[in-house]
Amino acid sequence: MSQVRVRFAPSPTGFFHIGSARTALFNWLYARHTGGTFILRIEDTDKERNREQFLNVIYDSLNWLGLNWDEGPQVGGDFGPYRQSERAHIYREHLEKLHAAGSTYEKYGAIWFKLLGERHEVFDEHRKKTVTKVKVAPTMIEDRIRGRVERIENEDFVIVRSDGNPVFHFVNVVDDIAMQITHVIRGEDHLSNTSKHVELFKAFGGPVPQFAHIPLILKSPEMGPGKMSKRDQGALIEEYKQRCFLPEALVNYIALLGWNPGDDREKMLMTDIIKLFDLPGVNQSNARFDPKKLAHMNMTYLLELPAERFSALAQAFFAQQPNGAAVMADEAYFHEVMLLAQPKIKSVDELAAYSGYFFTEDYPIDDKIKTKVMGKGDPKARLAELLAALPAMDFTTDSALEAGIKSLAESKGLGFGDYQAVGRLAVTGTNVGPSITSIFRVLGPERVLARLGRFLAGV
RNA sequence: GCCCUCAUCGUCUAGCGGCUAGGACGGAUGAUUCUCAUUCAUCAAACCGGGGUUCGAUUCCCCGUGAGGGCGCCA
Repeated sequence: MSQVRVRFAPSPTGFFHIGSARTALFNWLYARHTGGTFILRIEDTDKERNREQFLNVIYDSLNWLGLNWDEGPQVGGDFGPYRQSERAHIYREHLEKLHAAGSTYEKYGAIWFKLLGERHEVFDEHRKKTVTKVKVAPTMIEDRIRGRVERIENEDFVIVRSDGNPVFHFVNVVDDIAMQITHVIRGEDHLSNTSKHVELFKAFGGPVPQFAHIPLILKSPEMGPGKMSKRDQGALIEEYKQRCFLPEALVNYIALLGWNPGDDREKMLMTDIIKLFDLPGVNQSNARFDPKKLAHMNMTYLLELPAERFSALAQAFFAQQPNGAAVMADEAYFHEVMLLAQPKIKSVDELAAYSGYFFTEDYPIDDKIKTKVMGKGDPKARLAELLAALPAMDFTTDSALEAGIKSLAESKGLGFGDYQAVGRLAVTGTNVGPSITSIFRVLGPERVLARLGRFLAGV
């Protein structure tokens, strides 16, 4: 049993972001890799912005991604409570220690952490105010990913607000000490804060944990500059869950954003990722999010999914659609259609558009395709021939239908394709989809003939 | 403005002093297929610039430049 203890410490102030998901993932992976403990801690000290409903977003997202926590809300543990809003007494005790050591003072009603050294006033052009600088030695940060980082922390900072609530820097360090955290794995946006944290750790006389600052996830070039933010398309885990992406595909993709197994493998089993993952293997440079590559990853997982699971996923998807109940009314039929769609789509949310014509007689006809298909040869004659020959054909298997259509084509001195394109257009309104024989078979002779007849009458 | 980090195809990346700079996504072309998608094959596509160090730099150092982050009584 390893002594490694890592934590993921989100704030319930917004939706669960893809960057947060990766931070959680890397912490979880490191815990699983080392046989350590993965702790979930809720940093809800900002009463203004926290909302109870966001807690469930955090829990649901982590669960959906498969990132189970060993200690934390809902599961408990020896170092609880795991919500900072319930740990006020612990912060008070630690504040006392700092008081006793003379490391604090009060100003403007807030409590400040006092750095050691000579003081002098300086006007800060950027912040447009006079600040007190302290002459200090540089703070050294030993980072498992960045190496040695040196930063000068030369201004006192607030640790308890004037309203009595402690701030992030303080509670974060206190909890890391109290929960015996050994490795702090977090986003690079915290790197500059780390000098504050190190000074606090030292003031408490405790051991300083190992730090590992992982690179950020930036927007894709089409989305513009900067890091992914909550507002960006595709930034929220909720969204992928709703679109019925496969969580294992999403996890696989984000694991590869800033980390790689050291060889060319991309689609990987979680057990292998756990085996291979380690902090020194994490990249130092920011990565841009690529929705296309994620879609590809999702497709490769979808292709391998057992039909039963695919069908279940499709059901979950249609359950949220307005016409879902109607679509799934005939369970066996629904299942047949899903079998045809599975090998053709990149994500489950394409199903509505991809399989629409199976579930309504009021399907749209693509005008561009229509012009193209109807402009070649004598499509109306082909349609009439299909209409005449189809009733005598065997609809039970694809091969029987194929044989039927081929013999029709042969008898006219034509090819299968002469019937395929126009038949597909009439019955589906488009030129994309499963094989025409599968469509005919699943739709059944009544529907197919009715559709062909109606289409022929309209052209 | 000050501080910190980073820098290989459009994107994710391999490379840890000597390579025709490799793979994947995306793109292009072709083959297969009843359409589409898949699959397969082929192609285009990169070491940010300048100085060093070295017999030799994509690789090590420095300076630029660029990208990103921080500078709250937010986390």
